[in-house]
Amino acid sequence: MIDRAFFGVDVVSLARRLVGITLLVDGVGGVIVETEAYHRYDDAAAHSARGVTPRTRVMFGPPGHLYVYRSYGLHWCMNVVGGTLPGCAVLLRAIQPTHAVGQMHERRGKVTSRLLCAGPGRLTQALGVNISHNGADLSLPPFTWIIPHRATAVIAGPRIGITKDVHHPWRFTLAGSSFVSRRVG
DNA sequence: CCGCTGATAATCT
DNA sequence: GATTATCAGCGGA
Repeated sequence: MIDRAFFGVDVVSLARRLVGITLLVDGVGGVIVETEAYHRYDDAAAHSARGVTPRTRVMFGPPGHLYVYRSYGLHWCMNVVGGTLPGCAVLLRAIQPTHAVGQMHERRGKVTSRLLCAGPGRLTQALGVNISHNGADLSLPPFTWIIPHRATAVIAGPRIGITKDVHHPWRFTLAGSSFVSRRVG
């Protein structure tokens, strides 16, 4: 079981540290290869930027819980609530599939291996995450974390798909990975 | 490889 | 009524 304190560090540091860690949901998942930090303070792109609403309630709760929201009316996106201030979270954008890959392909339909979990909406579909997981404690089942012993090479760059505060270099990718939604640069 | 477009609903103005 | 932390499918180069 992961230490609860793992999530209680500065949210940008947390986003960087999550890259390289393996996350499983009911035994299905893989290595996190792409994340983005949303900071709440001085970050207009964060859902929490205008305070607590029914949707963003979980973002203002304790670190180490899951924030799930619907994107563009079609997709689910999953975030790790964390950081040292309320309203911060890390969007999980891509993983390298390693565990129960066959089950992920069943859920995703006819797609190539590279696109199985490359993108926030694809990732949640492959892992079977939806609104029923909103607010869940990430240190308990069905979530499993496998933290590598070796350090991970991580590249930082600007976030994707937003229109406000686009300059912050708060997107992190695993160096050299072909399983990201888009390469930095 | 690249760019365009429609789908679809909660949230915000 | 407009915007949105997106994706798949299509056509063209």
